[in-house]
Amino acid sequence: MRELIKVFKSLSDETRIRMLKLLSQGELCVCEIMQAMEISQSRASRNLGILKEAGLLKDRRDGQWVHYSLNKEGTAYYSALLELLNNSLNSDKTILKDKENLRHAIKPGLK
Amino acid sequence: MRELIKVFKSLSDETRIRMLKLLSQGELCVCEIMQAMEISQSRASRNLGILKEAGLLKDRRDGQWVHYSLNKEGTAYYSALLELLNNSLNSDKTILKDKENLRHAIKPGLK
DNA sequence: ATGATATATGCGGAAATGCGAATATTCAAT
DNA sequence: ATTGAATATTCGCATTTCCGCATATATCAT
Repeated sequence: MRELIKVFKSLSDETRIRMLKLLSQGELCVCEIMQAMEISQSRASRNLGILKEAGLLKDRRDGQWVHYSLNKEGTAYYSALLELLNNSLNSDKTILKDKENLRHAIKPGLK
Repeated sequence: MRELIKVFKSLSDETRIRMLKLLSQGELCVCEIMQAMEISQSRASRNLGILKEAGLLKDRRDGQWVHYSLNKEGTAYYSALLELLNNSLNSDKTILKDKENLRHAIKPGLK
């Protein structure tokens, strides 16, 4: 029960829903997310951590960067929830703006 | 987005998850729920109201009683969430106790 | 009208949540 | 070792959430 509630709590916040919608496109690093969403670095990092802790995201360190992506191997209900999100908010103004912003986000220099 | 978040918020609480699991059996009045869950009347009423406000429950007044039941005609994701819940927590100790308690709950006198 | 039962709501306090600002950590490059 | 960039964490504060208690509302029976 604890686990399930933690997942729902993690989904109960606009910042984190926007993050999941951005990440449905694919893996992103923290700096891309904060640019796309126009939020502070600490806010981005903190909320990504909450989603990871809930099991919805996984991270991958690559040098100085940490890339987050949807965790598709979570237990049963994770995939149901991610699919539900996939079918939601696709014409939401904020979500669309975030995605548009992402296209202009400056990616850190190539390795 | 507001709506979706309200739904997730309503699911982010143990009291309310237990209520939904009880109501998966069928319609119940407030007094049965508070007995089964061994919680106060105000706590029962308030949390049922939150679930109703989120669109997950509907209510039906029958004399002095108000019967709550799952709202199966909610928009798209409601049914997905209710089904997800149906497949979860079925061996949770608290949930089982609630259901067992319900069998001994005193139902209000017949009309 | 009065009383009894079922439910809803207002209020105050304790705990949890979310944020920005500042600081700490981690890694790469020199 | 030192610097700089990306990310994480700590702290203090404002807001929200949840509860119990008390009170209000609604309905039924007399």
